[in-house]
Amino acid sequence: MAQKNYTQYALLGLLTTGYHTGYTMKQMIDGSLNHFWKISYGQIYPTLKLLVDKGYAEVSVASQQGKPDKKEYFITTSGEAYLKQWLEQPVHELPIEKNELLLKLFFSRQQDHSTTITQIEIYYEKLVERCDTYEGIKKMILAESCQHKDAPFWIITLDYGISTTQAAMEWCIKTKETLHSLKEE
Amino acid sequence: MAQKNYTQYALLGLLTTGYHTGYTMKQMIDGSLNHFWKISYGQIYPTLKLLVDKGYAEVSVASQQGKPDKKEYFITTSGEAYLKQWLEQPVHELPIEKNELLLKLFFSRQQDHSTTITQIEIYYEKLVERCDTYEGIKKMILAESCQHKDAPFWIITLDYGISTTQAAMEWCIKTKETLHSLKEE
DNA sequence: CACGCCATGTAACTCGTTACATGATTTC
DNA sequence: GAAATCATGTAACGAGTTACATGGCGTG
Repeated sequence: MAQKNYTQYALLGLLTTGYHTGYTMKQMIDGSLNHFWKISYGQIYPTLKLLVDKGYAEVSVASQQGKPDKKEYFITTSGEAYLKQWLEQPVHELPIEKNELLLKLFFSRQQDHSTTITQIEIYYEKLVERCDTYEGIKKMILAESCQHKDAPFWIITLDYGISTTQAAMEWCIKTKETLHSLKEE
Repeated sequence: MAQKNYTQYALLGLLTTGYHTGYTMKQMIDGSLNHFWKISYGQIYPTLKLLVDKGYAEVSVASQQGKPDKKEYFITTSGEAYLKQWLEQPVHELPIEKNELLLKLFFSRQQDHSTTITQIEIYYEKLVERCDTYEGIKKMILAESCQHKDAPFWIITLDYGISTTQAAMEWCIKTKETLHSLKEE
């Protein structure tokens, strides 16, 4: 009953949004899905083969001028049904994010508060960076791809990233204060 | 150079906070670390063995009345150094949470907005549940374990979970509105 | 006597990453 | 001719889950 092999769905989904080769799919993921999904070539190519085996996709080799040959994949009717059925299924479980900072924090009584505070500051900087990246992508989509039929949904997923990242940033600030006051005791 | 095998650090850390058997560690993780770290017996027992092999921990078998024998693990000086060195290292990378809802949303142009809205509502309910759980644990710690020397750090990690979960909840509400207005167009 | 809790452990499996291999073309 | 980009792929490894196996004790 448990739904697994999300990679299949991710790739089928990308086929419906206009990305037809393993290479362009990887680029798309790195550029836009990266905040909630990532994937390596080591997964992409074998999974594409699997999709063809299962009849969810079809391949054709396309030669290009000035570039190496590429394999273009297209979703089949059966693949569309498979994707749709997954899309309609509610998410059963919230993701549990393995968070190295929180794991360290959990055991931080062991060490100087100043070290812990530095850890949080470094984490904060990374959050700022991430937030900037998301906002950059969002602006890019609004400027360049706003007419793309998938664009509103892309924006929505980016907003999720921005909101939760900002919440984490605020937590950093609050926590630094808490640690300072713990120090004084 | 890359830091891996966090399980080792998690278990060493738990040894310093007073959990000395595989079984109690698992219980602790399920009860309190669960929002940012989880682990299975299939990881715990082999890793405990590994820690002993590396000299980071020592074991002794303790017999109990009315309960089966248990193996009690204790951190060694070398283990403490190993843990400390990890605690001091800054986190290099933010976690990337694989989020099934966002993946579905990304491809949701394919389907009725009403189906998508239902998805978000279900997700929202799960967020509420999660938030309640965190707040419950927090209250419990404040009431029962406030004198425990690790308690302030436990609270901090819980606050992270509460903050980011609430941000996600607000996003759900906003996104539902966005989807309603998309429908009208 | 069945169920639940305490307690430890392993084997098979799945998922995903990393490193490697190959090779064409274009641009500097 | 070196580097960057386009393009596809595999093998080895690592992390983690699941299912299974075992067995004692206490409670209803």
